[in-house]
Amino acid sequence: MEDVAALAAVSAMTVSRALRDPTSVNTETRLRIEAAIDATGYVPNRIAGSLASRRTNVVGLIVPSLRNSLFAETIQGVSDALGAHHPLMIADSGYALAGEEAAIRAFLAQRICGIVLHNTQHTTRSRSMLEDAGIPCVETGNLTEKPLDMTVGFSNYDAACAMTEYLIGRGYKNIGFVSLPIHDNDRAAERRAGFLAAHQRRGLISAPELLLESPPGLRSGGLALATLIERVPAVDAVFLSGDVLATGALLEANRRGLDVPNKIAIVGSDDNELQEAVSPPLTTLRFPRYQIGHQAAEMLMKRLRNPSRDVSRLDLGYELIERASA
Amino acid sequence: MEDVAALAAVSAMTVSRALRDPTSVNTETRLRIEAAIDATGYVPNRIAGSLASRRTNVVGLIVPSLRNSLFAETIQGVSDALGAHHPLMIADSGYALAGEEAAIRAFLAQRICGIVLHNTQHTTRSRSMLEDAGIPCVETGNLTEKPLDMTVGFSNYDAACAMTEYLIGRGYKNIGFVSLPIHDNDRAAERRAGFLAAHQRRGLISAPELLLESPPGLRSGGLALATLIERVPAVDAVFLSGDVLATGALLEANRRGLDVPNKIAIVGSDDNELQEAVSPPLTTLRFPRYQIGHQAAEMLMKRLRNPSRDVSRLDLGYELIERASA
DNA sequence: TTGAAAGCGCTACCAC
DNA sequence: GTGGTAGCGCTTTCAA
Repeated sequence: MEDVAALAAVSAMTVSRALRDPTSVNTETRLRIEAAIDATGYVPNRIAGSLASRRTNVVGLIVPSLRNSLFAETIQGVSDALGAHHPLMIADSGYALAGEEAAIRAFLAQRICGIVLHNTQHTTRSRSMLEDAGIPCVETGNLTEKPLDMTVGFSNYDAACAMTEYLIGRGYKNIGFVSLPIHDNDRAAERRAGFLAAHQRRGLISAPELLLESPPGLRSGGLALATLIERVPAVDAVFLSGDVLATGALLEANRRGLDVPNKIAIVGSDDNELQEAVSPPLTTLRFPRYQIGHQAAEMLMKRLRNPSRDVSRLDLGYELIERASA
Repeated sequence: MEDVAALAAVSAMTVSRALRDPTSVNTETRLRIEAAIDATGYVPNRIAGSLASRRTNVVGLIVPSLRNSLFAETIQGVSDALGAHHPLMIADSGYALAGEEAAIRAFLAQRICGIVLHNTQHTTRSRSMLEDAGIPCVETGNLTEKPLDMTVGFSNYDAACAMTEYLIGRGYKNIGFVSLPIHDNDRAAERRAGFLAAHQRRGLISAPELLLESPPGLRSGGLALATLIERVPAVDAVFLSGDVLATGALLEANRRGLDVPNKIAIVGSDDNELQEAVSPPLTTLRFPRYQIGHQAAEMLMKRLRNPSRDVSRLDLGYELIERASA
């Protein structure tokens, strides 16, 4: 920076100012400085800047997994909203609360200016670190009643409940429910709770044998369907909530020559092109993943600009997409 | 840190040392310091540390898109290899060289210690900034002959050439080729070059009407197939290289009642569970996306530990997965 | 509109 | 094995 200043015949102070707020500097001076920056190939040192100003522009994001295309949507939303001015640090928790805590610790050491979490369940230590840090925080995975700070998303409970009531309404009696492993996964837990609540609300009882946890994946979905049919031959509908499980189940049903939805109904969640393209197209839930990421980042930046505490809970809802599989 | 030092009755210097290398400090001292850290809830300031030591542990990663599940594999590989000690900063270039340059500039301002790029094509400015920065750099998208620094991956050219020769070998005469837009995308360009080279090698000529660029997506793949059939009714095979294009084309063929592979062969790239699950299962190319990310990060860290210049080009190859669609 | 001085919270370096 | 001193490259604050 001294080099640039010398070349532009101003002080380092003026260069610093010109970089942060070009309007605060005389136009001619600014032009000279810009020329000098170009000539020297100067790249500002944000580390030094951050230390001096005691804040960074870096935003932290923690997702359960990086290879999951669901989270990829949210990540893209966050990244797009942040733009070039806010670098994005990403870590995955590996679907574990301890992993999340480790990532939070690492991020806080980097003095991130805000954080987006996909969990609404955290270790005690995670909570206290986040509170002590005093940075804005947006939780996105599940719309929680008492967020750490802000939250944006949809209610997994409501969504699962709605889909289950839909199935019950269409006359299905023995509905299977498949979710990802519930351990350390509040979203999966909420969905199962919603599934059970819908039964209760309609005065039905869901047999425990109809509840299944499954790893993610197309093949796993097929396997889950097979397991349920074997356990409960009378099963007449299956709600697979998570990843591509439902698509896997549908392909397996096709393979077995089972008539969907007449012999067995199959419904899913997290709509995508594929669920629409298969035959029959899947009835499913659609979640605004990209928008959630986008809004989360916007809320963060808004809070950064104006440290008030107004908008702190944003429900982006869900859609039940009715197609031909139920 | 002063607080911790006071509580542990040592100097700040010793706390700093204990944090960076616990073995360099007396065991009892270390225990006292750890207790003090616990008691105060101290979170080290890596910004200050980085400024003082003039280096960070932060690794930068730039991919064309964050929502693409292909890159998600690579990202996960990088993240896993880096572990908790190396925070990961991610940006997407939006499939544009200018986007990559902007991300590089932002990363260098953050003084990242190394960078992983998915491109092997860069703006002049990107190249010079990277050179001036003097940080290790791994290019991963396409195995290039003259990398900026290090490279790991596979040859898109060879892979596409192999698949095309496979098709030619099976007697197909009018082979269509669909890729993602080639502008600013060296991988797509290389694949097309490989496709053409295979024809040349076999003494065949590929009609220009059989070359198509398409946006990504299942639907786009179907559309691409339709376009090719309309343009060249005699087309007897289509090689769709990119994303889920091939799957989309296969589903479209099924919809139209076209016998695959007898009426028309369809082959793809970037194998995944779905390509295996559809009917007929797709003959395709498999790329070690996760391994590429993992190795890239490992190469980076190895170089960081030992600034030599030995391993700089790693070919992880590709596989041609022969299934029933050709 | 511009500049000088002080200092952000650490680590490098050297002394003990 | 431990501590003191200087300074990393900026921004803050205040003065001109």
